[in-house]
Amino acid sequence: MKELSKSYNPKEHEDRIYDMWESTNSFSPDSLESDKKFSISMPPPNVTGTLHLGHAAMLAIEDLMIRYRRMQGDKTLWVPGTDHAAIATQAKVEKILLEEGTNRHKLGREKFLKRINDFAQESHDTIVNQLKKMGSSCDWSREAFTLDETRTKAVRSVFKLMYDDGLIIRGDRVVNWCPKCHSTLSDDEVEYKAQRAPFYTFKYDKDFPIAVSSTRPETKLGDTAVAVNPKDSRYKELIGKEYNVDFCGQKLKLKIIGDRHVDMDFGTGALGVTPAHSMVDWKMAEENNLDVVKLINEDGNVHEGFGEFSGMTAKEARKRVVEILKEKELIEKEEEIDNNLSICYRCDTPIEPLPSLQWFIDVNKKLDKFKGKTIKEVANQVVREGFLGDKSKKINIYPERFEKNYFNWMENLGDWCISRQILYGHQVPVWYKEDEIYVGLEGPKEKGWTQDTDTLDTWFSSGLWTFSTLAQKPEDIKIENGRVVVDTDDFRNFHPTSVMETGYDILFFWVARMIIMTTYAIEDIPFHDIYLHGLVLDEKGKKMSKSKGNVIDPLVMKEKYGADATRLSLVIGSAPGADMKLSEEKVAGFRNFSNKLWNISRFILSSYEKSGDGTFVAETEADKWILSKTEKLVLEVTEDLDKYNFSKAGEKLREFSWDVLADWYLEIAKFEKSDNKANILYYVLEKILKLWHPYIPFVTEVIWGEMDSDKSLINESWPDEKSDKHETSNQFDLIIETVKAIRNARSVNKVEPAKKIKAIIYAGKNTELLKSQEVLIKSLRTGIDSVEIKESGEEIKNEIFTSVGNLKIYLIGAIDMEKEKERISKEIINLEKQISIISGKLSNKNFVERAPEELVKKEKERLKGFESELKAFKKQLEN
RNA sequence: GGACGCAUAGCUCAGUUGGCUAGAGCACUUCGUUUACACCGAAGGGGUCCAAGGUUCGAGUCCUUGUGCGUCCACCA
Repeated sequence: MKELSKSYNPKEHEDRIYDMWESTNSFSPDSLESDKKFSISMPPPNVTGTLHLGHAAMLAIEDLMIRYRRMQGDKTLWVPGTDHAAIATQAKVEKILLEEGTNRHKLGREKFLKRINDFAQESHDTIVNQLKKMGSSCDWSREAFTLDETRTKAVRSVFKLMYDDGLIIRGDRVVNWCPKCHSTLSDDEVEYKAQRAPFYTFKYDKDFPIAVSSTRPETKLGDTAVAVNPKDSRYKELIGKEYNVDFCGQKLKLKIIGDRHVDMDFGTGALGVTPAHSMVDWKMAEENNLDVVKLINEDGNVHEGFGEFSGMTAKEARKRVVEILKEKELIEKEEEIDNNLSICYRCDTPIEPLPSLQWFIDVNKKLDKFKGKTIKEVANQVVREGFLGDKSKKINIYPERFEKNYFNWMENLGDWCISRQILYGHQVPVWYKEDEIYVGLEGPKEKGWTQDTDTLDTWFSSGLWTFSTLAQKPEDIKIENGRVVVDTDDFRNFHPTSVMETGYDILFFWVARMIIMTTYAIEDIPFHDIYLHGLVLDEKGKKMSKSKGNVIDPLVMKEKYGADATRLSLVIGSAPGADMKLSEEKVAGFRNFSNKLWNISRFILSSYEKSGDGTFVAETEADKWILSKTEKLVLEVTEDLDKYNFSKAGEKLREFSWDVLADWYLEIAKFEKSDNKANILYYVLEKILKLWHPYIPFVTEVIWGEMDSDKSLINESWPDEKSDKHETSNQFDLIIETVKAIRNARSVNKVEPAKKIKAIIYAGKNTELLKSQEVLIKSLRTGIDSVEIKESGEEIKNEIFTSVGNLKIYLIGAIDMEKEKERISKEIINLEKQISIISGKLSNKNFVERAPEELVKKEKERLKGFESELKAFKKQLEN
């Protein structure tokens, strides 16, 4: 017999339990031997901040999968790690410096980098500690960082391989430039903000034949052409002509060109071409050999050489240009239009497209090693049918609908700009000496070589995550026969990883890039399945943000309600890929459940003792019933978990634990106490603790520790429904129906508690069954004092009457005639409604002929049942 | 402009290939402290399944159209 506290207090146990798991190496796959392997690479949290609900959801789901597979006996590995998050981390440190009244230039390169590294280290320690708080059973001995030595080796190896294959190229192109971050951004890092903007239609000068329209007239200072649609009759004849114009005091040379992409109906149908500051215009300039005039510099200001405009910000220049145009009366129209402002996804600063010498990954280069396919095509095919058509190497996305998004993105993918002008990150592994260039894993030994000062887009290194994390040291990563090889047992055991579980918001940023980079570098898929979870929103469905003040901190939830409740609230009640709304009440609800489970266990452990070797037989109907329910539960939960139906399985577990076990079987057990019963209770408890463990590892492990077990629950094996067969039966369902009917009738009649009530049940062919359960029927909070069960008898007038199928139940001793009449009338109305529906169905020839036979039979039986009930109720009402 | 998703009880959502009286949690009403649990127990109320058509013996479920909301991608200068 055990003494347990009245309610479960997570704080008393969680840290202790986690330490126990860790100190017993329970997270390591090394001692597990199995042909079945299971592995997940944890999406590495950024070392910029603290754990948020998105992380918590990720951890809850991944830990659930990992613990489930581990208990299934698979050799299971979950590799944890963190991401250096280049721009984000540097920006954060710069902000801190600003608050301290200094900046990176004052500090100098070395000191600045040290500051970032120190910050990253501190941030890392915080977040790792928080990952542990949520109960994550990942193998910390294999922890990785996107910027550590081993991952650096992977990055440089892949870079070199790509460079040698001609996939990485250096080019002067128009890129997305953030004047605040002072760096390039990839196309995916550009966000759009809808706005209303003034839209000016004007002529460059009064002699120029065509008016153009723009929301950014200041950029027209950099125009070298005007493009019109070659089919446009208004301008057709002007194509090919050149003009010298005086635009706001600046001399421009403009050529009229024809381009079929120009929309004749938009604005004036003519477009001022600004090659240096627009992607589209850049392409037109290339095709038409136009001059490129650089107008805006990297600070977002106008370059020297533009007279009064030089040094102005773009905004100032715009204002001035409009002023001048107005003075000269060149503006034909000024209107407000809807348009999209490009902004930096990190700092919301408007993007300035400008030409710059950068490194790119050419996604459209046909590769010999892929039989002429491009890396983009390979990445596409791997989700459609498998790696180079190999069906065993196909990646499945759950939920499936995201596959369409993936294909759409992949097909529209342009070259990926990978160089960034920030200090924190993987420095581009390219060295220069005068005109020479060297690309390699290490720089040349001789003097005079200097390394490229740019760093790589953070997604370059995280794109290698699944395989780079399976290397333990830099030497494990090699280039052999034109591919990257990871020479470790971990790689051989665990790659491709089983599942990539992450939020759908980084499907493109990260998941798609992992597929591209991995299929290219190691010529295999990074993972078999992709499971995408949704975003965690506040209870109103809005994104959580500090400025809105609607942030729910998972660690605060953990403190208040426990890690288990927090995890459950993120797993149950949300569909894969769907956003989930979370409120504190929901977490509190699951705290209530963990306490319920605690008390279920407390009752069993303190009132019953396991006897002998724990074997038992199904003695009573209730025993057979609970064993049947348990067997079904194990089967269904296992099946659901295999299909990633975490929410559904969790709901089934909750229903079983609370509604079946606690509300019925435990109540029954109070009246049927025996050694055999005790053993059944222990048996069922063990099953549900195991089934619950992946969801709520702490409370289940604590309870498990109170049972006589030689292993901790984390190391136990998953219930195997096939190995233990017991006699099962669902006959007890009828008893439950009966008890409920009695309770209902009694409750509605509000019988005074003092009155003695006798129940008389005419049970027909169920007489024997009912008789065997007489004691229970009386005891299970039915409020009756005695019960008499007969096969049949006369109806009893002026007493409470109810029925269950063919069972007729009379409660003798007290009746409120008004209430009873009301209740019976209601029953009759309901029954009549049902009968008319079913008889309508059955009189329909088509239904009888075409519907499955079973269904028709079932409906006939139902009709018979309802009719006999109706008859009984009607008679009772007459009396 | 292209695509996707959602619309079911007051709220948050389940509802698998069409087939029991459309379910759960929270909230609500009434009753109840019977030695696991008030973070509890019992009983109950509450839904024209967004609208209109269509397919079918049968539609919350499939098809078409529409409305409202949300998301992603592209982007017009």
